[in-house]
Amino acid sequence: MARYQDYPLSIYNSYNREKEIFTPLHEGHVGMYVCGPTVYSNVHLGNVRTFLTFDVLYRYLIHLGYKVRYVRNITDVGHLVDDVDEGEDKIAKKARLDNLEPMEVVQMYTNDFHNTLALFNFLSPSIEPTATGHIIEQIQMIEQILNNGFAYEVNGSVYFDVPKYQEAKGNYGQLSGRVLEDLISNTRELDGQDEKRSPLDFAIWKNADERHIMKWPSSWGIGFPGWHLECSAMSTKYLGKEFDIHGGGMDLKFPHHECEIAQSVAADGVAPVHYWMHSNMLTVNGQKMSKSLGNSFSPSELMTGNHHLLKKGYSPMTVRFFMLQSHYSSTLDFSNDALDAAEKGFRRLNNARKSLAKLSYLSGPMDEALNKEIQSSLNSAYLNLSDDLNTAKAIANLFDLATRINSMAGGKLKPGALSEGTFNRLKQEYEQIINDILGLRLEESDESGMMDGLMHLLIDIRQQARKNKDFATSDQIRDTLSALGVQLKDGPEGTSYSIE
RNA sequence: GGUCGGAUGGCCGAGUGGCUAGGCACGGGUCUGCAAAACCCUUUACACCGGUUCGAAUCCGGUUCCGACCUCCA
Repeated sequence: MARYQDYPLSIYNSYNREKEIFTPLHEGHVGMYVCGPTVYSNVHLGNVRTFLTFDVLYRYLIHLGYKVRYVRNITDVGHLVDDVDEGEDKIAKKARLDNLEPMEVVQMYTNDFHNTLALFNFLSPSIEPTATGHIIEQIQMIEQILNNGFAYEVNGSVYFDVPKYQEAKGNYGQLSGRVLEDLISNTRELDGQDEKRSPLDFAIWKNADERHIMKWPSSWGIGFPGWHLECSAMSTKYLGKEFDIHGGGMDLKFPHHECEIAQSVAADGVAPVHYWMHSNMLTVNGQKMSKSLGNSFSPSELMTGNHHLLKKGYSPMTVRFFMLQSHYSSTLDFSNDALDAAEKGFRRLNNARKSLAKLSYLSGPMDEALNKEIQSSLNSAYLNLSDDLNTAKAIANLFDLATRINSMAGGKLKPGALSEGTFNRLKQEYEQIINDILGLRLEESDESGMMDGLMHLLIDIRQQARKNKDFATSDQIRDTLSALGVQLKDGPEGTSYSIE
């Protein structure tokens, strides 16, 4: 029996605004699409948070026993800097400024994106399609939409006819909670919109002038596809007309995801996504982290602490842990105090985890209550993860277990107080939850080999000194190591060490 | 302006009607040659005003403040 039957997953579906039991289209299989980055600049920590949410979801789905196809695109068509016809495309602009080929820009920032995700221990998606690699699919989709009468061509551009779509299907605005009349009355007056029949219409193919670098031939002339279209085309290609989960940042809900739904319905007649998931924003002093506000950190600034808003640097795993301590649907505020607290908490969790790995079972007098408590904490961790991916609550369960593990490591509790089955389950699942599901790997640089030998030598010398009551020597060893970032811990079983 | 969401203790952050969230910090204790780590105990809450209810942080109404989206944005 697969784990997903023991711990059925529920997901808050943004489309209905309700938490629902997750039932995939095809038993045992999950198709999941997440909107990836536009590769015209370095990713920042806010971007990382969104991808983290879906990395953990992906890991958890796999752990539950699903076979998952995870598609996350790379947007490498530039799209416009603003919504004006004359607007330059973002990648072309960057290329011009840096005197590069557009594809050099794309490659550079795609590499940066991959490096960053690797740093934070993200799993690779099953398929990572690029928009430029799927121009044909996008053109085909535009043709379908045109054939079905939900788009019109003007001067080599094709626009999606929102009012007409609304009349026929009536669901535009459902996802984002917009009302068409409100949208119309609030539309800003922008230049170059005279081609559109309604200000709500959006381009699915855009005519390109000579200045445009990234452009392709089509039956409507030379141009490039609209931004919203690539996700519809690529999700359809790899996951089908209907698929299970679509994720992305909250800020993509409107217009991007709303338009995706409209395009798919207009082309194929069915709503594409069964469960919409939106990850909330990372904030700094209460404001969304974004490049334009100048309050974003790059991963390297974060690690070195080399940023005016940071007091010191933090490791990627510390940040990952920090983010997982909140729920993905809440905004999370980024501050030095919060990071400091997370760093210490994470160290505590890791210490417990390492202690547990070293413990072995010795039968002894059973403690039924404790045995039950451990089982129930492990069950809770899974139930919380299955409850709309509540990593915050699952981590609280892990800390409860950390207290018991530490008691065992300190000799206050004996492993024999647990049944052998419980002990083995704890040992296996504790590490699984932290490492496989939450993706929190140990970061110690070098705790083996020569380093370990040297440490044991020092510990032995210090032990000898302590025996001789030569505390000057023993303290010198401990304090010098401490200054180097190595912590000695005297316990009943002898001295151990950990590296900060 | 429109739409949506938020306001929890010193800090971060879960929690949707009654049952200790958790982490960090603070205080006390145990252990230790001293420390650190660990363990035990302990303190500080639900923006404001009304209402519903036997009972509300949680539901309803109002007020204030904050944010997101409405234009590219994870």
